[in-house]
Amino acid sequence: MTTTDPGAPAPAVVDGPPSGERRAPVVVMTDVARAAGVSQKTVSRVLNGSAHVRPEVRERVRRAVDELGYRRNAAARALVRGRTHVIGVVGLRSALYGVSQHVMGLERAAQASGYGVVVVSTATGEADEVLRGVERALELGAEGVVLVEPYFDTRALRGPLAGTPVVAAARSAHEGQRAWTVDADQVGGVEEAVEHLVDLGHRCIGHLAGPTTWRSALVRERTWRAAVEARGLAVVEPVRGDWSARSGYEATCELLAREPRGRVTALVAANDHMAVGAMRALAEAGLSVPDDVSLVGFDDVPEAAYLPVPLTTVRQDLALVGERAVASLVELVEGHGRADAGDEPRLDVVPVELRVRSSTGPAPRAAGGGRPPT
Amino acid sequence: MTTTDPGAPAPAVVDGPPSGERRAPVVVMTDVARAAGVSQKTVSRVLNGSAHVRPEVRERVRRAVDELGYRRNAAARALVRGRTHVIGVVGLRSALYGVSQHVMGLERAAQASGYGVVVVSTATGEADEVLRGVERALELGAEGVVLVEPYFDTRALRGPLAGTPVVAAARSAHEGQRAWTVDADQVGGVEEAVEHLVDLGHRCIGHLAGPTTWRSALVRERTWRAAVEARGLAVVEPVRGDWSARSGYEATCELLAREPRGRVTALVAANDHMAVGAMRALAEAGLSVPDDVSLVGFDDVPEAAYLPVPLTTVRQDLALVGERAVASLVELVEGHGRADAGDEPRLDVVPVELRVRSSTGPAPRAAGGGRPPT
DNA sequence: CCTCGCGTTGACTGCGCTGTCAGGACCGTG
DNA sequence: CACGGTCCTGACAGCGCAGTCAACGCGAGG
Repeated sequence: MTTTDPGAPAPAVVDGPPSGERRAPVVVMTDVARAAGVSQKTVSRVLNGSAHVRPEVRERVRRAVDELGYRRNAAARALVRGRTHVIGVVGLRSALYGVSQHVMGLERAAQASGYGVVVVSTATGEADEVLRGVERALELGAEGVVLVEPYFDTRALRGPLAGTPVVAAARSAHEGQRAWTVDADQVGGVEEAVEHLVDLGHRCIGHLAGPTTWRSALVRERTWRAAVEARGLAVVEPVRGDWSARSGYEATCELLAREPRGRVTALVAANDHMAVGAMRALAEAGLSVPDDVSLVGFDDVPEAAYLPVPLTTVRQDLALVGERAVASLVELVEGHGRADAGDEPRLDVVPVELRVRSSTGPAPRAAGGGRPPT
Repeated sequence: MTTTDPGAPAPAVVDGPPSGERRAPVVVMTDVARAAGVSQKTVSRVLNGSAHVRPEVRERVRRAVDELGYRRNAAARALVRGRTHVIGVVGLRSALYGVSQHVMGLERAAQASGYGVVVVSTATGEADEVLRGVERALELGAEGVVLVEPYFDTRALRGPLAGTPVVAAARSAHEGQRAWTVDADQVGGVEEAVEHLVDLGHRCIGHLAGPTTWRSALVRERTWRAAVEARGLAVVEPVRGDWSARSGYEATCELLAREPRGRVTALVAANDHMAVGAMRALAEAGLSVPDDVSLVGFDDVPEAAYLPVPLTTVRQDLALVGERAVASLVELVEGHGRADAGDEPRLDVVPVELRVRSSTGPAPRAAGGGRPPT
């Protein structure tokens, strides 16, 4: 690595990298001006779509730009205008379906609003790493940041970061939230799933929980517990996984080993991938979905409808969450002059939708555990 | 939208946006210098890790930086140094598993090499749209671009773009390739899959092809055909899908309707999601995997091993492809002074690996079609 | 003692661009 | 013809930073 890494230990160079390393853009605005026979300022006007340039001059400049292959220098523009028109996305490095869908929505919305996107990924999502990621995004010129971190507590945005426009996306709000938040309606989704199962007659509904390092997993778990308790149903202690199909398989095996056969007649998985693993474990145990056990997922991955048993699941439109997050961030960035950080953090909840397919069905008559319906 | 969108029709403003819109960073290097009682240049030296600063002064500057919450202005730095240390990723907007895994690898590698990443997504991947995307990335300050476009022909990089450092990633090379290319070994993967099936005694191996708008789909299809023909086996005309489980389901239904039952004893799907759909279609037709039909996927998505019938598939490490792409791009960007674009385009192939699981098994004895083994 | 050289520091400059402001060309009106 | 107004254009300054070069202080060597 020959680059002068800022913050790195001092290289044994006198003062800077040896000159000659610099790669100045070949052609600058003055070159275009000379070619078009106008002043450099007029070129600037044409390129910025200013009125008050004669069409003929405009045309001449345009031609010169094309001929020379001129491209404006983003750095110089940003420097003089004091704005970069770039936003940052700081997110956990993850190939999860939801995450990528989400980032795509973010980028498209940013582009539509005239912003570029720099991405900074974090390896673990721990607070200090996220803070470094935000710093990095700002150093790359971001005017604001969308956080796509599953657990980060925005109250950690203290000190010099306190004034930074930040929107937390696709994660449920903390109490004492310090940033605007956009998320899908996790609570509503789980409640709807439980309601659906109860309507089908299930009285003992288990849960395959997601990792505790994801707030949304905790919210789903808490909501499941509350929904089950509110109906006076038995609470089977959930088994925890890590979103993966493997973990869903293992968790289900563990649950089946622990609970008497026939007691749990329905399972709510924290996401679709875990539900896939659960299906396999249930099949291996000789249990049929949905005749013996009903199964609900979360996410509605595209293949959910085409699994051997099409999966009932909660659809969340994470691309839309991304769009809304960008909209909020742009509002924060551009309205920075007015009420500033005075307003309390906003919470934007995007609706979800239960997709009922074949993996859920009526509870088996000879259901074991739970109390009889009231 | 109040921003002055470059290239947009001229707003009815006299010359530029009304001043007052600018948001200058609160604290600049001179402020730090004043607080630390040194010159601005010395602050610059400390922040760039230059030698020849007394430890005591260095410490004073560091403290002032922390106290004021100072952050260097990326635009000014880029302007004066002539380098942005940013690379662009221009890619098709897609939530496909492979794509996101790939971009994560890219970002991590870029960060490790001291580069930031700006992403620009394209909606369709058509050539002129991709070219605009590249332009956009360059206008955002990218010094080079990684193309993650499934079909783009790099020969279109003519004119002012001809000299741009570009690496095409995760797509198979065109003939007459104009850019360095990094890709997983599509050909080897399909060949290995066919070989595996032939070893198991299959004599009629069908293919569920991917969309023609993806070069990798075409390569997989071509390779499958060549491998089958080379062994003198029957070629069953493939059915085409679009990577989705739905399309895999529909393609398989179509194939089953078209071919006499028992003729095709093995299917190579263009990716794992299509294989999932195929499984469902086969099950609905009363065919068992792998007893009646063997099935091979491509990608090795994490849940492949936990499907009801664990899927035999070709694992490609797209994160690694991303890393190698960045490595190549950095080489191009930093070595721009030497051989320039003189060297012929490089082709970097990352090995793949066949993961044999339960979805493939010996060909049924009473296989219908195909020719007897020679 | 002076000189030399090194380590350390700061004044100045300019990167490429846009905002400001002033000036010229041209129109219509009094 | 003079005058004000409108439209168009260019000279100039300066955004925040790093490179250049000169100057300072100080210890070693002559």
